[in-house]
Amino acid sequence: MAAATADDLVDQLRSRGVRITAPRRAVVEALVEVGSHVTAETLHARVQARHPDVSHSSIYRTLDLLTELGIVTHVHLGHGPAEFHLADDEHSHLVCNGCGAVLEIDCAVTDPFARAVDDRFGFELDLRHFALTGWCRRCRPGGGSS
Amino acid sequence: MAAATADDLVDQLRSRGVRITAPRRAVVEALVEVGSHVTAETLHARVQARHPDVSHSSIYRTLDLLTELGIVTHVHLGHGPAEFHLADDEHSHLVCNGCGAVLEIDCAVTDPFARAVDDRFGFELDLRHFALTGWCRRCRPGGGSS
DNA sequence: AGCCACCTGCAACCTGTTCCCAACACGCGC
DNA sequence: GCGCGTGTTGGGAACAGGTTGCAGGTGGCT
Repeated sequence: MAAATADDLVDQLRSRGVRITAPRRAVVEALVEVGSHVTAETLHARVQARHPDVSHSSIYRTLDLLTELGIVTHVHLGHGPAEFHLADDEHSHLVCNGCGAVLEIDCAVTDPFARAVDDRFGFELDLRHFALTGWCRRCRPGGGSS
Repeated sequence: MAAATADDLVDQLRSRGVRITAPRRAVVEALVEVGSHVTAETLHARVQARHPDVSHSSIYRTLDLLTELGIVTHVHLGHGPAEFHLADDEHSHLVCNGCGAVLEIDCAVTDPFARAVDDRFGFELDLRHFALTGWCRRCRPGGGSS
């Protein structure tokens, strides 16, 4: 599944027996619009632009619901608030401690490491839920080409 | 440097021009005693056991100071509060999303991955500041021996 | 159209951390 | 040993992100 429209997702929700309300529809639409990760607060702002009455608890409750249904996941990019995104876009994140830049990296890079950890510790890594932090090319202490 | 005593560390602080106060000494002693990671709150409790007047702001301020001086670092083990520990004990952490178990892993396992990320993205990973989350042998969905 | 369970907005609450400020005490110089 | 100045402290309030309880509203089945 890729790049579902808001209507697709709403239909999917309805067919799973979820009651469709204005806040829920608005959250889904906003998530589809932004396309990448957003904080709950940003999402709230976007939703309120069109539906000023939607409260912040509804945002969180809807995000919770969508998370339970596997439609949404969230990732923690370092110290800030969680960032939510549609679950069809799975990758890990590198976050620079210096400038806050976020790089997305795909499984080809992380898989060998995940396998090594599994072999050694029987531990199944989930590298998507928390970002990996460090220093980007420009901010790293020694090497930078700055 | 390994397993410094509280007195060693206090001397080191003094020689660096840091004023030694009861709360600071108490925090250093508590950190040395626990030997591994502790949350600020736990540390506060331990310190208060002997020095009931030490406030939580002093705990945070002292931890900040020690962090600036490179004597202490903290790690985020998933969603909970930060865990502080003496900086001479460097390793990464695996935290199970299921049972919360924490495994410590050393650089031999993470280094090849860090190098791969560096080669591909010029990004210098710091895998010690945030734990890696996932599922331990017992909690992982499919495989478990349970 | 009517009903009822589910959902909503609001506001209070919670946890972890930082900030503010008047009072205090470390450690230097005597 | 003693005073002094400045850096530190305690206490509580503020803050940020997130969660929860409740009274009233609304989707969607009939």
